[in-house]
Amino acid sequence: MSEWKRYTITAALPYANGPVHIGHLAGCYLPADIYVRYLRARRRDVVFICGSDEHGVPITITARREGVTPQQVVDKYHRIMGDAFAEFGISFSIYSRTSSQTHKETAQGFFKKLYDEGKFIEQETEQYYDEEVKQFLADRYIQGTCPVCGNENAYGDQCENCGSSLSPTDLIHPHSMLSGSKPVLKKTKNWFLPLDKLQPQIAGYLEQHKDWKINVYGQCKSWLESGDGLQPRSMTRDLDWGVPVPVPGAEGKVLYVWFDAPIGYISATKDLLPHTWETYWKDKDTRLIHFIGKDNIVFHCIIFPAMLMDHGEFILADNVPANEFLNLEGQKLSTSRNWAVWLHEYLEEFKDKQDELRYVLTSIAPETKDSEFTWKDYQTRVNSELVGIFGNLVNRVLVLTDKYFDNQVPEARECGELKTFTTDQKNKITDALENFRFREGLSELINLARHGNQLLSEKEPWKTIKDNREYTGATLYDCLQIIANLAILCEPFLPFTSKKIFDMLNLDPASLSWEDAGRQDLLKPGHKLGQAALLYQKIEEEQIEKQVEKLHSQSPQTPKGGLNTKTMENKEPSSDTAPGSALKPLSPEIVFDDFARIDLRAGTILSAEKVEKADKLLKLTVDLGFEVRTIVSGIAEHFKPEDLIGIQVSVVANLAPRKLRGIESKGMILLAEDTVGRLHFVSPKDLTENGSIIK
RNA sequence: GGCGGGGUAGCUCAGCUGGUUAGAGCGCAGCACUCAUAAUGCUGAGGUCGGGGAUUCGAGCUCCCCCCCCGCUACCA
Repeated sequence: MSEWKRYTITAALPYANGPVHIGHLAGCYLPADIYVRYLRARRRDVVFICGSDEHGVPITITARREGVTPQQVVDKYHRIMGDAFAEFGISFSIYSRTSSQTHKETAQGFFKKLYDEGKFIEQETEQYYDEEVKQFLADRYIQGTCPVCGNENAYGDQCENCGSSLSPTDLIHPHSMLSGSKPVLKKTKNWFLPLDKLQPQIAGYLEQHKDWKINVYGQCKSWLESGDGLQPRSMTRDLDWGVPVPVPGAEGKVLYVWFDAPIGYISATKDLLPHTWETYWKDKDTRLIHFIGKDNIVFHCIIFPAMLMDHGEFILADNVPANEFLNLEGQKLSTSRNWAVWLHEYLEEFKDKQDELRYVLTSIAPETKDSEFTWKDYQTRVNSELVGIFGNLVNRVLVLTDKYFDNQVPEARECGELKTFTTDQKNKITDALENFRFREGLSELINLARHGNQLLSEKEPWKTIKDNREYTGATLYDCLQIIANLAILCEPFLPFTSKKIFDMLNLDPASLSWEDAGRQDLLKPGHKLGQAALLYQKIEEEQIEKQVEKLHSQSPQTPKGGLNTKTMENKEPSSDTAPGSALKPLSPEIVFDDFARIDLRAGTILSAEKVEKADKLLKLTVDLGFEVRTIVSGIAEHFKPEDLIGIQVSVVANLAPRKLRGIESKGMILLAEDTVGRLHFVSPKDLTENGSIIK
């Protein structure tokens, strides 16, 4: 358990495209902080690394939308996130950022070494280039006419009308979605990490870590064994925001954000320890642990280790205790729908209640499965556990001691039974923390406080003081020792509380370590105690009602069937990126004749049924007046089939037929997609004769 | 559809390699106490462990089938 000489603990680099919410805290930063604080309490050598992840396409989109530079975007969120972490007591050794100079050098050096050793597969392809904005275009940023079905708004990777997989060069009349101009083909090189070749090594690595959490291990297995196994992955991108690729012929290219982000852990360590950072990353006696959310498992358990293996000098993670996701009031957290409790807002509205949130989030942390945060539960846990059991014990003992013993620790002998109990609790908490079971550890902490309350009701010092001062003193002595133990043992979970208790006991936190917990002589007889104060206030009904109201009023209504939103930001541009991040830029101008080619008709849905073996498809029959057609539409996640019957819709009637899962679809139904991803039929306002021309 | 994770008391969750009466906290009911932020302590009621089948002397825990939730992936607007 303790053969490790030092620890390098990382917490996922939060993406600097928005603030941090309770899901991030519960899933990653809190468990990491608790673990680190515990290690420090045991006087272990530990660095705790984090920072903002500031590259990638979504940040450039945010910047463009807000009319500022990407650097301004990341500066803003880097500050907001860093401040929120600091105020919550997340005790990073350093909170760095990937736009730093150190990071640039480190990431480039890393890439360069792999490059020099021929570890990459170099592939030259012809890619479209936008001469107006002077950059290569990701496939998704090119639109044009689909060669298969004639849809004029097909994307460079795929036609969303007919479903054909495309490459940008297949498109007829391609145009850039950034400027609208006609892109030109230019040769470009990209460098791929051959994960397929590294697969045996990665599998071997995984085999050595069967002790990982079941959700983590299973997820990795699934990646390795499903389909064709791992595929080569490009580690560079044609983009102007990121770390420039440091090799000849790579002008205008940056490192793939998932290549540079984990290296951010290393560069941050360099910033922290310019001379000794290497021991924390290269010495076999260093234990590397990544705290992350479940969306990051593949990057931390497969891709990053693969990069490190290939590089050769670095140690690999010994554990990756990833958590599942936290839900809020019955729904998934969603940045785009503003369904979240933001840390910087909580801090303003619940002044000095950091430990309250830390407590609640730790006790419901999604360690083995998704879990649920509700404000009602927050209130209950704070009021009954923190106020009622923990805070109350401390208060009543200190008040009694002050009243009966002039605020001095009474004379008494050590109680063997209590010592055993306290030591047991300490061991249980220690064992839980060593194994990343933070909820359990916290619950055992409360049990220790509970024991103090039991002791008081059993021995009733307020009665015994009348005729047995010595016995009363012994009782309070025991309770005071429990409180001193609580001060030590609660520090990883509730650092602000711990400090307050130490103050009240007039003890120096630095003089005691984890090893001292369990002792029954932490406070010596005659020791003068400090000023007692309440540790926590009750949470009133109105406070949580206000929060629930705020949540609902600031978030758009959830559509029927739920939304397919991502809980955390998706850093790759793709069709299913969290909806609502932006309205799409306007497509290039067309002439009237282009429009006139489209024959739109009114039609009524006669029947609707789910398509077998497809989650999103509905098979519809639509009456167009002159004929009844079958149309397959990808809207199954938004509407129930029975709700559609009888609705009049607008149909693209002259679209080339297309087979979808074996069913011939003749036409397309028009829908408007709003900024949160909901679909709305575009229909004639009043019922119209089927087949009517729409123009 | 494929893969991974999960479905245990009203609620939130524990349950190790299968073994006697399935656990905790909250909530609920009753009792005790009054030092304490009307806080605390004790006692109790509450579960066909998603459904069905199989293996076993014995299964919440193993195997097969099905249903539901989460994630990835596929199909796809």
